[in-house]
Amino acid sequence: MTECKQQHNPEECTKMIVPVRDALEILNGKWKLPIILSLTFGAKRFKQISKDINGITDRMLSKELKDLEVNQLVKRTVHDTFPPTVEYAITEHGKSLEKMITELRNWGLEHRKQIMGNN
Amino acid sequence: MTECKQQHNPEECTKMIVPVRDALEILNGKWKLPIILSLTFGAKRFKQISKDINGITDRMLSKELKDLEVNQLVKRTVHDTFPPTVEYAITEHGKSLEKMITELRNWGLEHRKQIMGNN
DNA sequence: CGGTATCCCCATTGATACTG
DNA sequence: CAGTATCAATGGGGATACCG
Repeated sequence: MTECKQQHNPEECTKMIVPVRDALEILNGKWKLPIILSLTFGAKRFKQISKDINGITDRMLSKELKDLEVNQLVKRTVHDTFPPTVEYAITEHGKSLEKMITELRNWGLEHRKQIMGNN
Repeated sequence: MTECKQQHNPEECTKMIVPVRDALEILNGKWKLPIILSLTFGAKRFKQISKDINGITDRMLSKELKDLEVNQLVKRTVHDTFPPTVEYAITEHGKSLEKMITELRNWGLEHRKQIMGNN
């Protein structure tokens, strides 16, 4: 933070924000977190994930899984059975999310305390 | 994480997600991060923040500052001068964001490396 | 089973103008 | 200076139907 002197160079600061944005975008939207959580308990098939997450439509599940796959957080594997089955699993890179999510969660819990306390 | 057995009790998991959501929501939107960043360099007046942040409208700045104030991350102070001046400053609680933002930033930087590497 | 294609709604944001 | 009011646009997400 200290190396970013916004008062003199706002452009520098914009650059500092970009990776933060990247991280936030990964978890953005209504369904990313539930999907990641569902998969932390092991690889699952499309329908299984769908059943785990209350209210998600096939459309959104498909879209979000694709997004996570593009970001190499989830691996999609097609098994050569009949009928074909597809399995989704968290990648090693995806597991690195856990620490960040824990940090967010801890801050969120502290924030609740703060808000509840002062009113 | 380990205490949340989604396969048996999806409701438990929803609860685990809530504080994470709270944290994400705080930084959500296009302008929260730039505003917070602008104020980390000291208290500023409305127009000063507005000038720091390229493209923000008065409407959005006003709205986002209110939001941050409600969440006790920013303190609004009206000085009894003429014409009245208003100063915004990060609160102690607001300063606790810095650690979380750093974590997000670090993950984001690692993520870039990962994505750039494997393709 | 594992998805797509279409259509629609509404919440967030932007643009612009105005005010105590 | 420090905002508010009003209206328009954009896009994320929902509902439903269909497909290989």
